[in-house]
Amino acid sequence: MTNREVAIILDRIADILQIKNENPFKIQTYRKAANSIYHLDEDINTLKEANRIKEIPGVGKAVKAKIEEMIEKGRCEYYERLTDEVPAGVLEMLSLPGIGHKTVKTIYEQLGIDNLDDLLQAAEERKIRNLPGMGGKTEYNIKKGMELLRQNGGKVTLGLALPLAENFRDFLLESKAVEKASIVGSIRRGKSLVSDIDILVCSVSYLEVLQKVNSYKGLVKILENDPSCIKGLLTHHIEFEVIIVPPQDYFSSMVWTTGSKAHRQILFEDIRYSPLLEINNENDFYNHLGMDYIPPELRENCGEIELAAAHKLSPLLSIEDIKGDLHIHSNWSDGAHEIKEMAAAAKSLNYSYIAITDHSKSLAISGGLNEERIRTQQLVIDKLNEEEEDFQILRGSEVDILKDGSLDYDDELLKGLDVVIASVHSNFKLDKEKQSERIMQAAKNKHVDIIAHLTGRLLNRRSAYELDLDRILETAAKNNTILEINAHPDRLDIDENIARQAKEMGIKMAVNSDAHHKQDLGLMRYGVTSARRGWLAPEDVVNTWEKEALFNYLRE
DNA sequence: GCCGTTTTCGGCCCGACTGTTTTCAGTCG
Repeated sequence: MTNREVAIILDRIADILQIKNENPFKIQTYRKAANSIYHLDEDINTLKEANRIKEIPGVGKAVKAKIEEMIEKGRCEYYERLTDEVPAGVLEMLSLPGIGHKTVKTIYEQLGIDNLDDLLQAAEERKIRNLPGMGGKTEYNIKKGMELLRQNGGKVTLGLALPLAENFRDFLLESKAVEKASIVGSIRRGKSLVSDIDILVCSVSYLEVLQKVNSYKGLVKILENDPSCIKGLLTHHIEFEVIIVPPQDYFSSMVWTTGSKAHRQILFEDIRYSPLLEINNENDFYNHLGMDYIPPELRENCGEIELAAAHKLSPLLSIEDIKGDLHIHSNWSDGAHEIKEMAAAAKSLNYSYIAITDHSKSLAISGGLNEERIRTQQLVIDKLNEEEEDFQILRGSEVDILKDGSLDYDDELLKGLDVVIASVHSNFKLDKEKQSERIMQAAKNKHVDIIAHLTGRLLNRRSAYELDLDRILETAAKNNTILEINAHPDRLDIDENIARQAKEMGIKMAVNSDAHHKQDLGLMRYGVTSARRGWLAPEDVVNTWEKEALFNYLRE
């Protein structure tokens, strides 16, 4: 079992206990353990072999026994007993915004509803409003939530699919029969939500590839197969396709299987009149058509083909361009590590600066810092900086934008910070006008440098709030406010379309990890991918800049 | 269920908003 799979089961146990109205602290324990394991640096199987499970923070005797059982037997009896009481379909209802554990419990117990489809039907038939504590709004939340889920049609986030795809690809490459293998399809284009994993395999032996696929531990079942393609299902309910081609077709197939339908149709229409001879990479393919190479993230037929033909595609941001991370939490608020540890992790990525941006006082549950604490934190950072030579920690804050658009600290305090990130963490349901005004007011504050996760969307969980984006972007442009591309794969906020629009308006952006754990610094790559889909160049992104240039910009 | 101790139990988990209520339970960050 992988770390992720163990963490998911512990989290589901917590969900079921919550529905069963168990001791909140017990529930918290399971959540904490799940979170620890999710963020573990080491493989849980290796830890078990070394008898070190107990070292995981938040794991005691009882949880340790369950983890060991999962690793040894691939199952957990306690969890199975719980799922008998509360079926998986009931847990799925929790993904609907505004529908929590108590509501789900009542619906399950009183109406016997144990899946999303029946729930939607009950809402449409107005049966939910008769239940205690529920009304028309609850039914509206259910219908609205189902709309969001259906919209994405069972797609999963890139953050879930990409690591699985990489693992699967690397496994296939172990086979002698597999000469080359690449992730293709929408994952390679870097879409934030994807429907399946596509792997292109170069091989002359279909049977050996099939055998290899069959021995993959993440395989649930093979759905169909023929000599050119193996389709099946992996864990986490993700479908896959392994497309098998001979060596001479490999690179043209990469182009074919990576591009969106619209992109590839145009290219291959051209190829019909201009037969391919020998090509050794994708670059050759595009050159053969008289075009420059088109990066996978752009292959959507959004103007890239014309520009590539005119040799006018500009270079895109790449992960190597990133020189620092401007949105990082420490254990002063809800982060897992000390400032020093986050700095060390950032240095190992060759960053030359980071900003520590813990939450402000209103976000009490996240341990938001009051004025006294943040002032103390600044002194601590100053002290740490004295020991640094080619690295600098910026004194920052992720300050809450309050309901009325004012900020959670006064101007005097904000003035003393190196980086001020402003963001919304409450009152998501204000109307468009009020919500937009609120954010614009923050963007206009001369001490605010960056607006973080502007639209508040959580992929597959919560829609963006109602916003007048045009007016907000105008305000940002006018006030030199930087917009964040939050790299967390559940957010990717702002998205590629807004980023592209912002670039055209001359707005600068920052790609930030929003790390709460040192491992989260690695989420940067998702943000970079999203920025590339928004056609951003290195100069559009302030944390590719040299330290001095960035600091000057922030000071202005 | 975990943790830490003035060590085997008591503390851990805050606060605003929302919707359904008529004083409050549920949700969420």
